[in-house]
Amino acid sequence: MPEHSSGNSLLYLTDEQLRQGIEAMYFAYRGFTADPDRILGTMAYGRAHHRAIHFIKRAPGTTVTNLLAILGVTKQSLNRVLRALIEDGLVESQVGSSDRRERNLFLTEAGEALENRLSEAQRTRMRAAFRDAGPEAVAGFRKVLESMMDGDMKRRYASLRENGQ
Amino acid sequence: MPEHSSGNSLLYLTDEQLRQGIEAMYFAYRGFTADPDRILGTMAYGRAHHRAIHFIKRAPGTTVTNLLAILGVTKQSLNRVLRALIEDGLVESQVGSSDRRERNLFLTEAGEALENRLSEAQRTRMRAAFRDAGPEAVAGFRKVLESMMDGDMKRRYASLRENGQ
DNA sequence: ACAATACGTCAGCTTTGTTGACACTCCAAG
DNA sequence: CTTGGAGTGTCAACAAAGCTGACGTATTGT
Repeated sequence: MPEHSSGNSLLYLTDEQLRQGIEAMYFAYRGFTADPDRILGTMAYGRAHHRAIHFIKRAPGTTVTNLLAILGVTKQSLNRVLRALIEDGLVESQVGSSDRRERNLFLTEAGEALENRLSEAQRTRMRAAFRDAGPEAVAGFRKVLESMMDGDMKRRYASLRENGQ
Repeated sequence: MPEHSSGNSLLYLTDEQLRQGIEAMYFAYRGFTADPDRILGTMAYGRAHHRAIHFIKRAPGTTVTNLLAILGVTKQSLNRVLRALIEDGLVESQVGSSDRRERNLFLTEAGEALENRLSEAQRTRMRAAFRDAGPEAVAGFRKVLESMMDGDMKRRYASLRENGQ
């Protein structure tokens, strides 16, 4: 690789530029989680509950094993969160119809309500950022984020996109 | 939902698009932290140590209070991390010259070595993602991330950029 | 009948965050 | 020169959310 075959086209790959990208990612992620965290802080829930609720809303009827794979945590860790949500009546766990070993997870009305509050806060920030930056910037944003995922997660994300579309 | 007044120009602001942005952010952040986490997992350190090391490298001689403001954690939490790093000889804490209440923090040689290992792993992934996506996408990525930060963090990020450049 | 799968749970450990209380050093203002 | 307050460090106690390992139960498929 010749040092600067086309000058400008490689300038953005200097270590300084990469470091700025790293720090931008760090600070932006904190902004990204700030609003839901504030809401959750007023109740007995945390980020883990938010994630569970999000993906149950996303794929109603999903099984525990599937959720485990998406979230990438242990059964015990997820179970603690899920148990609280079920006890509090935000999530319903139904015995699977075809395979009765499985549990299909759904949000109750109360669960949907909380999900809405949380995701609306997050969407509002995302919407503002997207509007601010414009469509082309958004396309670039998505492109870089997808490249930055691990292989596994890229697959999970892709399968979610198919379902959602 | 037939709300597409001007079609394409607003398409990226539908709830579905926003949700995809949210999920992309979630999965990408996990990729972003995966490599350093793997390295740190082999020692007695975690993400908190990485963050401290990163910002000390970034602004050598920084004070504890300044680090506190950047990281947004409590004194006690940071102190626990810092104490471990100092005891292990990765960070040096020098009494301030002008104000002797302050402690100026520096990386030792061993600290620099670890910082390099960690940030090189992170830069490698970021570099690949940037190269994959291209310069325009990178510009968009940065633009959206900056818009997504909280006011406070945007200021911290901006001041870091000034110093770094 | 038996092995494998899906799920739940108990016990115990780690990291990283939190509050609250307290002490020390030092600078600056009265 | 004393005193108030800022910067720092430390103790204790606790919580959230991750982890491993082990075990039990129900169900399914071979």
